[in-house]
Amino acid sequence: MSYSIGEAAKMVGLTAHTLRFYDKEGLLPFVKKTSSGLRAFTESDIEWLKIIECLKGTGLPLKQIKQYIDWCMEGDATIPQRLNMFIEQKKRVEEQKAKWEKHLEKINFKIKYYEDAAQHGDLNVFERNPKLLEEKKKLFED
Amino acid sequence: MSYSIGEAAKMVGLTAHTLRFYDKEGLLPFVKKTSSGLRAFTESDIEWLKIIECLKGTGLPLKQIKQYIDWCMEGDATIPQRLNMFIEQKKRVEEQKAKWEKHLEKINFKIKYYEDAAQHGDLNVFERNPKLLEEKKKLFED
DNA sequence: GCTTGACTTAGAGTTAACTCTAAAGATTAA
DNA sequence: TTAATCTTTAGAGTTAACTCTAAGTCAAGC
Repeated sequence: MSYSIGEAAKMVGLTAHTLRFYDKEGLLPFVKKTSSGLRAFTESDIEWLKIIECLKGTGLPLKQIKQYIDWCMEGDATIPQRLNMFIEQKKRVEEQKAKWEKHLEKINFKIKYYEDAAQHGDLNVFERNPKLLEEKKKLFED
Repeated sequence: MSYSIGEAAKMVGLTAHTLRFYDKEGLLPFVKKTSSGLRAFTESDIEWLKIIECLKGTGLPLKQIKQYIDWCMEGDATIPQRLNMFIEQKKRVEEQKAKWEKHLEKINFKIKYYEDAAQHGDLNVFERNPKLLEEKKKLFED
């Protein structure tokens, strides 16, 4: 059993247009076509799409995703490259997570700041609460 | 004391080109110019840039960042909108973090998978370790 | 058999966010 | 004062990742 491009698209939360675009970019060399030329997505193809989504969702550009797919198609000789790619990606994700953590602290500060401001209808927050000013300096000093 | 566009750019890790682009897009209405027409960035302007970086770094499009800046320029009446914006942004960041967490699990799985494959020089990982296949199914079932 | 809707391709268009260029003016160091 | 190195503008060009269009083909239900 297999899925049409529209069904596959729905299953992974993309559009058929996007899947065709990926195919054109060489990201879906594994997808076969029926005798009449329609793409037929297998369960295994859907898993490929999920891996692509995972890599795209963690910020890997399509070009590098294609590189990975190409390695997969080349066979066992490229296992070290593929392992290395995932190790690098893990590193990037963790760096990104750390960055977001820092950004989140700033956002939380701003929420505190504007909550006070909203309550009083003005921005004299630091005059009311000088400790917040210290906190701000720490958060934005780098 | 104030900074030239190049100095400011260096301080926040952007290029002078990018800062001019931001200015053109209306993101830097607070930056004043010298009598001879050069932009002069104050300490306070640098802080603005850091907030912009925080919002951009957590995925907010420049258009919406401009909306926030515009609200700031409008005065106290827009405090509720600004508070709301940061609350929404916090929500987005936390959703994104959760997504990345899931992606990271898949990446960690792939690392395990390819480590085994690299050790043996082939991809018969699931024949050697059927438990990994179960783990894979759980990770990619959604 | 016919209609309706999904599929095919090539290729054009869009959007966001830069990124660069050219020509001219400003600033700094020797 | 002069050379080198900024900075200014308007506007063009780039890149990634879609997004859409047109004209035609295919498939499923009646």
